[in-house]
Amino acid sequence: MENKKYYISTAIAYTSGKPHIGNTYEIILADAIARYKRLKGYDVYFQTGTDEHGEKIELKAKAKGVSPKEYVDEVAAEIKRIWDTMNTSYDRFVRTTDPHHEEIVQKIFNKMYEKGDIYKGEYKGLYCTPCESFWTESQLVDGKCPDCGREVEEKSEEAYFFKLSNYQDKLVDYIEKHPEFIWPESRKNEMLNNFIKPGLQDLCVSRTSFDWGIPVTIDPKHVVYVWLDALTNYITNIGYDPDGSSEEFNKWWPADLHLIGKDIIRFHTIYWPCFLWSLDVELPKQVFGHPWLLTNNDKIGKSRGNAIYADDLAKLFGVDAVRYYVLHEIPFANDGNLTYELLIERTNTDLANTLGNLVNRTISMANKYFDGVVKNTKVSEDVDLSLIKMINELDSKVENKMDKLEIGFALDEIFDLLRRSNKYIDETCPWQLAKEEDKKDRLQTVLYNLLESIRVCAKLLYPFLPETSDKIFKQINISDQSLAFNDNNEYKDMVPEVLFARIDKDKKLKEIEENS
RNA sequence: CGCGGGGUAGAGCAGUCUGGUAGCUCGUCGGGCUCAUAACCCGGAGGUCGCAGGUUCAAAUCCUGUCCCCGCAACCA
Repeated sequence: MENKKYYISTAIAYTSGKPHIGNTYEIILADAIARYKRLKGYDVYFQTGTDEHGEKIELKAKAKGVSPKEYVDEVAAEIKRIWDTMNTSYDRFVRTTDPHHEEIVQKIFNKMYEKGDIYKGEYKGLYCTPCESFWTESQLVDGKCPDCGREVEEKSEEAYFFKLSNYQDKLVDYIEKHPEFIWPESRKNEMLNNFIKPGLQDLCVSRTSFDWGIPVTIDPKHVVYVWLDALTNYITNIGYDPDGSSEEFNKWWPADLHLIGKDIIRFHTIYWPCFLWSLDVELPKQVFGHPWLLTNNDKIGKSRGNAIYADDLAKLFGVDAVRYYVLHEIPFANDGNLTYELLIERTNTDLANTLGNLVNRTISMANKYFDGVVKNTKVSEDVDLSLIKMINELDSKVENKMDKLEIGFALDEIFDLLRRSNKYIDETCPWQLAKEEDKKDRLQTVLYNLLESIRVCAKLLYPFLPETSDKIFKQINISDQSLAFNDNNEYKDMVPEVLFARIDKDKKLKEIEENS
């Protein structure tokens, strides 16, 4: 029987510069979900990539004295390198400068034009001549250009527009009938009340004021503008073609989840559905606008001078510590906060103390008392029941949280069991059992229960901390991958190694201070 | 009166839909234990649940008003 499929995507990252930890959070989150679905037997397709066109890129490249293509090649490579550093298991890294994507976007444009959803009009805006940029009223700072502070003037240029108004009623109806489409739910109301119901303005989908974009074939002085180019990445790269799509497309589409930042929900839940309807293509099942990661409770940004990068953090603390932090601290709906202090505290208490130390002390005892060979001697006491019950319930508890995309709470479930396991050691006092020869079988059962708890936790930790999960399995030296308490395992030749070293906070902060 | 989110112990959060002894993680204080990474386990202190009214036998939870913080406000990725 064929497995159920699961298509998850992140937003494509804009190649205007190196992505900070807030941007990187998204790919880590998507990776955790993708790995989890694979663990659960789904056939997963996980897509990420880069958005590489636009005026801003053209200007940045010019300033650097390179061609736009050279510029985006470099940035895209860096983004990919960071995604790889963070150990993310994407299946395909797509780029909007890929010739195949460009060709299909051109076809899409023409199809929409023929259908009457795209028409030629005039783009009016406030223009800053030195910056060569259009701005909206609300973007202006004191009525002046937000980039250079100079006066702006009303200017217009010829442009093609997509007629969003054609789909307005359909969109309202769809969103109201599919409450799971925009997630979390609060965003749904925001979109309906703020944008859709007041009336949709048609969307500008071409520009003539710059060149770095996909040329419009029916009118070559135009290039395709932003969202029609960017959003379509979700279908062009899996074989969508207006003239007939591939098997691959039919297999994966509609996407199960578009994971995006809350700042671009509007584009994914208003423009994107209308584009797809225009092409007679089904809508993705769900769009999740995740919260942001803040540093010191402030928005992250280069201009603010507080940018923190994932690869730097990984060097300082290790990949899994960073993954754990961002996945755990951004529970679901609210923005999360990142500081070095908090990251160190979390790493020490959860990863080093609760998890690492539990694994370490358990294996040490097994080696000390039984030369590392532990089987289930089944000399049980009442206290074992609650532990084993928790082990057997963990799988479904984690699943409940994951189904709601509450990743931080899913991790909490696992750590609850790890904490319970530490408590179990105190309740059973293995070191006392070890002193009495006739308690050896009881002692072995206790250690067996602990090892099973560790095994199941390690397995379920895999989507979040893949490297750590592998290390634990190596240490406890077992192949059983089941997610429930198993009576018939035999543990032997286990080697305890420190999973996460405790971090000396003051020392580490000083080190960071000196290197910055 | 533009829209939305939030204000609960020193910090970070849950609980609010379906009113009924205010909970979790961290920190702090005290105790226990010694297998382990000064770790682990137990207990204590610490909160007028932003403020003011109202409904109710009972409100963090429902209603009204009010103050403060943060996003969004359309073609900027």
